[in-house]
Amino acid sequence: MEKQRQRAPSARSLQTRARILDAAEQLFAARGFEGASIRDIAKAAGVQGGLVAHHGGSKEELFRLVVARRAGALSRIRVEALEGARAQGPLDLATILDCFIRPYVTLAQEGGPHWVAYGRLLAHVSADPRWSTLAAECFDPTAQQFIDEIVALYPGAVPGRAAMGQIYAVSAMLAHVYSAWRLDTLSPGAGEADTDRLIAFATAGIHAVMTERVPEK
Amino acid sequence: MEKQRQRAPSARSLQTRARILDAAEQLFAARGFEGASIRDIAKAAGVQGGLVAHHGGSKEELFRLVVARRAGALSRIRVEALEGARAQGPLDLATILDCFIRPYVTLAQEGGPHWVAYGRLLAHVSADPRWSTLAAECFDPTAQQFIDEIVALYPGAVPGRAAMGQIYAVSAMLAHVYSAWRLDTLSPGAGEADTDRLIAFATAGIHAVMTERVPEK
DNA sequence: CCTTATTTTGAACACTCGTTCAACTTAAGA
DNA sequence: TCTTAAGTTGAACGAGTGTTCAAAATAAGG
Repeated sequence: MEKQRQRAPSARSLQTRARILDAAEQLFAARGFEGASIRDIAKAAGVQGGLVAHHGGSKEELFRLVVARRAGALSRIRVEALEGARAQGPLDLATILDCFIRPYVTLAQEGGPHWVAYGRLLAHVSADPRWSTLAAECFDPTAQQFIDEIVALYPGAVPGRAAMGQIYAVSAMLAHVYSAWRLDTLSPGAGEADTDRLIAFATAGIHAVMTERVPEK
Repeated sequence: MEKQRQRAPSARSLQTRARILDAAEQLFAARGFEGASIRDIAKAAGVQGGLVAHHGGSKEELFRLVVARRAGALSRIRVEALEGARAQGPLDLATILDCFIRPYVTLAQEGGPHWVAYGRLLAHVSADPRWSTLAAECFDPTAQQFIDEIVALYPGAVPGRAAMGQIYAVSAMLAHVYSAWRLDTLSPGAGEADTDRLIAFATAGIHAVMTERVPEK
């Protein structure tokens, strides 16, 4: 039995709440779940410690809130891109993956530092089995939709391989966004990694996975 | 000025040290750096808390020790595989990537739970910028060797792209090992992800990245 | 067998952690 | 305008943190 709200939240309250979630996102991304303390988050948001609990609940609820906040927006953009592409003609693999990958990478490059931090946060989520159900709730429905599109392109193939390819592609996409520093180390002077090449990588890789013959017994 | 050892360590001491590193590896992998406490590690290793400091130094030194421990062995196997393949004839891309990817995946599947935990640990390392120098020290020399081999296969291509492809392939490899649970969710009933398909994915992806033409301005 | 470097214990240190809560301030709704 | 729900403060709580260290147990080297 949840307690009902009797009044609308004030503008200031919403602003404070957003500041807290932003600070939590940044610190969770940089230091992981246990590495970021409630006090550090509160200080970064410019509020008192108790307020974080008031707006975010327990630390774990706060983390889930932060992850879920941008997941909805991201899914929406991806699905809209897919529907827009479908309206322009039959979908091929490169187009499907473009609709999945480009929206996030573009946000990370041009939508401000929030979205880069969000990518690092998702890397923490992926690395920790503790967040498996959270990741599934936030991303599996949309991922499944794209997987179904891929499966439809390869009628004879084993369907499970599309899911494999999807997982590989997502991990490559996250690496693309948050490990620019690694590129500098491994290949000094190389320009910024660019989105087209990432999509080309994922497209060719998934195509190979979908069409590879099962080796004779 | 390091203090010199004056006596060989006893067999029991070496065994204890190994137990501590194993326990640390398992707990760091499962809960991340700050999520795993020294006391939990000590308890899992069956020793007193102070001993962990004695064998592992500070918590951060212990973490670096755990990561570095298997990195050397892994690099050695990979380089040996590469040299063995080179002895049998000219290298193609699939063979190079096979030498890089298969050794670890095989260890994870057949070398006991240590190596799966190690993969999860590496996922934490990759997700956290704090460990960037550690990752570079442990893995960049070998990675560079493989990148050079790939570059040699594509004389006309931009060299930096091989580093990009390498990063994508490594992230896909780690995802392959530690996110079996995701596969079950996205594609129920699918068999275990298998190594050949992962290598096919990486090979096709990197080939695409190396050969893609730069789009006209 | 001794000597003594090394390993191991167990407890303590100073500190930070997440959470809770009474009191105070702000502003929504009638 | 006035009532009172919602927002915010600041401090406190107990539990757990990494680290340190004197003392005891162990075993390597002479």
